[in-house]
Amino acid sequence: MRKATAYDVAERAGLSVGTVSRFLTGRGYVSEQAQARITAAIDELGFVRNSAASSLRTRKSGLIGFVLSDLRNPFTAQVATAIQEAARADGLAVFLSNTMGDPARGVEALEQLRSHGVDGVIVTPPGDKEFVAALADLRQSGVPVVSLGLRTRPLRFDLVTVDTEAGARDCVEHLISLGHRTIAHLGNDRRSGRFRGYRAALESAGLPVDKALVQTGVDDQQSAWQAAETLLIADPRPTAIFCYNDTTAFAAMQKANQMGLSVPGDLSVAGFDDVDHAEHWVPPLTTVAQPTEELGRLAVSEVVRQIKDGIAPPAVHTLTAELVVRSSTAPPQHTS
Amino acid sequence: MRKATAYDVAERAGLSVGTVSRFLTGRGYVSEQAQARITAAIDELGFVRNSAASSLRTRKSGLIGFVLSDLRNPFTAQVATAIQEAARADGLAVFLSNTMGDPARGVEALEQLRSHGVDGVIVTPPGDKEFVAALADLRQSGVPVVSLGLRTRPLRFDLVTVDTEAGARDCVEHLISLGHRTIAHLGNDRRSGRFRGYRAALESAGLPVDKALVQTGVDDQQSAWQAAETLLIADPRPTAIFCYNDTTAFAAMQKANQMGLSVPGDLSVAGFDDVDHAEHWVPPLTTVAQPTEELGRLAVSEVVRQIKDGIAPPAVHTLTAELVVRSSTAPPQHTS
DNA sequence: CTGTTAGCGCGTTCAA
DNA sequence: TTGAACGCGCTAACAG
Repeated sequence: MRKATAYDVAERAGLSVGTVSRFLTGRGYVSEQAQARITAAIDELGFVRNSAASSLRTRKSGLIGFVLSDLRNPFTAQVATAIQEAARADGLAVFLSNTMGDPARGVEALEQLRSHGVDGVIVTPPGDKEFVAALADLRQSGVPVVSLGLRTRPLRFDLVTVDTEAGARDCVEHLISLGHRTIAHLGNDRRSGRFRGYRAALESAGLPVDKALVQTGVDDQQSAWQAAETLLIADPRPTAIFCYNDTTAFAAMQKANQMGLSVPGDLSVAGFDDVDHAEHWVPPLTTVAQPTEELGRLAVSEVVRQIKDGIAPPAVHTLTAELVVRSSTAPPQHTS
Repeated sequence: MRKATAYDVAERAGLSVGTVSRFLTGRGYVSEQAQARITAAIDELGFVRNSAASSLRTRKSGLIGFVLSDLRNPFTAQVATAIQEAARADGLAVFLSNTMGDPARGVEALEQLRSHGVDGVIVTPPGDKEFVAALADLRQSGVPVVSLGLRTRPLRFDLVTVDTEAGARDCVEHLISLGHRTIAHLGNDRRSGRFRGYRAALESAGLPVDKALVQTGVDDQQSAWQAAETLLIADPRPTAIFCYNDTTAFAAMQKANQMGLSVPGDLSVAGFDDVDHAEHWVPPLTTVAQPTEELGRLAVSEVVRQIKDGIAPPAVHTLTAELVVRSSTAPPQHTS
C-alpha cells in the first residue's frame, strides 16, 4: 500500500496540488468549500504529510536539536521535558541527542542534527574545544545555537543560565545563620558558581575557607558517596554540607545515616536543583531550586526568536535560583 | 553561505554527482583515487549530506521512533538510553516522543513520527484503544512496531516484555520465607504481572489475599506516598510491602520513616526495577532487577530485523527479571 | 480564489 | 568504472 501524497488528496478532492498545499501550510487563500473537501479527502486517504519533502523544499524542518550528556540525570530529564513541552507549544519537535558525557560524541551529534536540517540547537555541558568549534560552525552556517549553562569566553552563542553563585551563597548564608561554622562543600570544580557562592558566603561572614572541607570532582551519586565519607571521618567533622546537587545531597544523607549520624540532628545537608519529590524525602531536603521549566521555555523561545528574526549577537539570559528551606538543615548540636 | 551539496563536492573533486552519491551510500564501485578526491572535497567544503533529500529518494530515514510516557521516570530514562545506544550501534538515530502519559498525545506522536518517515517504532504503555488502532495502522502501512510491555489481546505487534509475574512471585516468596505473613502490595492494576505474581506467591503459601492490603492506582511517588500511609495506619499493619517500582518503594520507605517505623526493623520494603543507585540507599533496597539494557537491545534488534526482513507475524519475546536481595527486607519483629 | 510548473538535493537507473 | 538525466513529494511563484 503506497502512501497517499498531496496529489492523491488533490485528485480525490477534485482540486489541484497547489490548493492542497496552500491548505496544508495555511498560507494563501482556500475557500471554505475547498477546505471541507480537502479535509475529507485527507481523512479518507489517511494522508500524512511527508516532512522530508517539505523540509527539502522549504529548508525548514520544524525540528530543534537538544544535545545533552545523560538523560538518566533527573535534572537533565526535567529540562529535556520542559524543552519538549515548550517546543510543542511553538509547533516544533525536539530531537534529543545523548552524548553520554563525551564531547566527541557531541560533535557527531551536531553533524547528525545538521544533516536532519534542524532549525536550531540547544546544548548543555560538557563541551570541549572541538565541540565548541563545531557549534560555532553550525551557528556560522545559520543555525541558531543556544547554550544551557555552557559558558564560553568570549561569548560565542546565546547563553541561558542560572545564577548558581547567588543561589549557593543564599544557601550557605542560611547555614551560617543557623549557627554553623564548619561547613563543607561537595562539588565538582572550584571555578563553578556553586563554589564561588560558597566561598563568598563564608568570606563575608568572616569564616575561613578550609581546603580540607572542600571536595571536588563530585557530580554523581557514586563519587559523592566516597567524598562524603572522607568529609565525615575528618576532624573536625563539619556540621553542615552544601552539596553540588540533590543527587549528591541524597548520597551524603545516606552516607551520614549509614555512619550513624542523623540528619539534621548531627549534620545539616543542603542540595541544589530541587528535583521532583525532594520535598518528600525524609527529612525533606533543603535545596536551591533551579527553574527548570522556565529554563526550557526561555531556551526554546530564544531559539524561536532567532529562527524568526535571524541570528543576533550573543546575549546572556540569567535566571535566578531560589533557596527552598525544608527540614534537612537545622541549628548544629553543641556537643562540646 | 549556502550549504554545500553533492554537486559542489562533485565539481570540486572533478567528478560527477553519480560517483559522489555512490561513494556516500557505499553502493557501487568507486576507484581509490576517486574516493580520495571526494573525501578531500567533502572535508574542504564541510559537506553534510541532506537527509531530507536522501530519505525522500530512498524512503528510508535511518530513524526509529520511541514513544514513551515520561522521561522523568528513571526506569524510562534508562530504557531510552539503552535504546539510543543500541540503535546507534546499528547506525540508526532515535526520535524520542514524550506523551506525558496521555494516549491522545501518543496518537499525535505517531503521526509526527510517520510524517518524519521513521523506519520503525518502539512504544511503551499506557495505550488506549485509539492509540493501539493508530499503531495497527502504522504497522499496516509497513512500519515495524515493537511494543515494550504494552500487551494487546490478540497480539497485534511484536512484544518485548519482562516476566514481571515471575519476578514478583520470587520477591514475595522471599518475603514469605523471611517469615512475613501480612504482606501488602502497592500497585497500579490488579491485572498487572506484579499483582498476579504477588497473589500467586501468597496462594501457594496458603496465605489469604486480603483486599485491604492491596492498594491500586499507584505508579508514582505522589500516589505511593498517600497509599503507603493508608496501609501503615491500618490494623493489622503489614510487616512487609511489595511495591510497584523503586520509586514507590522509596516513597513507602520514606513514609514509614516519617511515621517512626524503621526499615527493615518494623517494616520490610521491596521494590521493582533496580534503578541506578538503589544499592546505595539506606537501607540498600531489595528489588527485582529489570534488564533495561537487554530490553533496549532486544527491542532495537527486533525492529532492525523487521526493517530488513519485512514485517512478520507478531511474536512475544520474554526476558526474565531477577530478584536482588539487599537490606530493606528482613524477618519481621515479633512484637506480640 | 485556483491551477500549472519548476526545482529543493539526492539516489538510481541506463548508456557509455 | 563513470556520467547524464529523471523523479521522490512538496511548496512557491506566477498566471489565470
